[in-house]
Amino acid sequence: MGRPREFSDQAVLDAAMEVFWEKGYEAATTQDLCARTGLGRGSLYNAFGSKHRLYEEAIRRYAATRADAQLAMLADPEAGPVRERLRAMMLGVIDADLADPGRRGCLALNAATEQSGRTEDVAALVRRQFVNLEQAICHLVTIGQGTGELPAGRPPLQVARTFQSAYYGLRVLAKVTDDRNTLLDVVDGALAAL
Amino acid sequence: MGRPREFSDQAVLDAAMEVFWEKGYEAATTQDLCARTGLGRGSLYNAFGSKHRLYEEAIRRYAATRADAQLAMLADPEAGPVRERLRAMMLGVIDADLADPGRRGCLALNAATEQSGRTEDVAALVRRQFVNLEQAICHLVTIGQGTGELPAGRPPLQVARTFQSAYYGLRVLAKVTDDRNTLLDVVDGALAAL
DNA sequence: CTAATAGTTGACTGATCAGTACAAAAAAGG
DNA sequence: CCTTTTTTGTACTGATCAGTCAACTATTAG
Repeated sequence: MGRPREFSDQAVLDAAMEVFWEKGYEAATTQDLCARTGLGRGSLYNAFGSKHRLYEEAIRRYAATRADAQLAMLADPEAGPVRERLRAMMLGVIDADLADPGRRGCLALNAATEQSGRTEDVAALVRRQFVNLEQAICHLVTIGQGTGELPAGRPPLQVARTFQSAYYGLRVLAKVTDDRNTLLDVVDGALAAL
Repeated sequence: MGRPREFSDQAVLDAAMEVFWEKGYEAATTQDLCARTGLGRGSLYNAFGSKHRLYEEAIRRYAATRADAQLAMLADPEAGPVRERLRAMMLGVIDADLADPGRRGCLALNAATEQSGRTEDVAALVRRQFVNLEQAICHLVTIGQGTGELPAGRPPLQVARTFQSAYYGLRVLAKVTDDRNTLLDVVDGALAAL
């Protein structure tokens, strides 16, 4: 009982996620968060406790929306042969990253690399997302090797981890370059290495 | 003429570089920079103009010291066959990153991914370092293909860009994981893809 | 020597920071 | 209606932020 909340937690987290995504943890101010979420300071702090706790929740929200959608695409057989699914993942982020003038990239990757705000809790949240993607790619590699679409013999987990690294490296490169050909070379090279 | 400076620009930039490396741009305060460099606020601002200009100079200093030393190792034939040089680069950063409790990683990569402070000037400085490494790797791949150490036929620049991406991805993973085996898989996979 | 130039120092600025205090408001139970 | 509980809005906190300023110091030119 008591007075009911006037906001949806999900909607507020979506808004907070956008702020942290655009500015990073340290540069995002509580003022930004209040303005974007539409909540007053009292409500924000009553609901989430601190800027850092809200950051953690925003990262969780990112995992539950953006990251999980990516995993779903990878797992969807209708998205084509495994090689095409992996290619689509990379081509998709090239389009998304180059189209964004703010070059926000991937929130999980940003949270991993930003020195400020990377507590062990945040690192664990990011690590979980990284492992999820690794496992999804590993599953695809295993399938591909089983159907003969991919050459067998190499350890699927090693192949997956290498592909995943190239994927994150691609997103790092996309932070500072506009040259699509550079990024497409990474796609072609990573696919050739499967 | 006039009163001579009491400090060495290089030593001050080395100190400032450490601060930005440990904390990132936004979280580094002018107080931190004064304390670490030993300069008063007046001297710092007289010499470098602003926190952001000092950041740019620190990134340049990073390129001139750390990054260039890495390029020199890659270019040194005494460091072994090209495959061993590329392996040494990756194994070296695994050791360095895992040994650092603050997980500073690579300053250029941090500057690329941090949303705050990434002006076009900073992006250009980082991009230059990225291209330098790309070219160094590409040169090695070309040599390796020429001597028969590496299989020929694939475009050296594409191979280099893919390896470089895996390298940056490796450093991203090292920000949040302690598991050396995960990182070693990336090394083995990236070398197998050459 | 004096004048001119440049570097140093530390106090100071107004703005902004994350977080708190508290009273008004909105609901449910009785 | 009245008490209890929770949320809300806002004013407020002390701290800290990047950057400035003027007085002072060290040096060279003449």
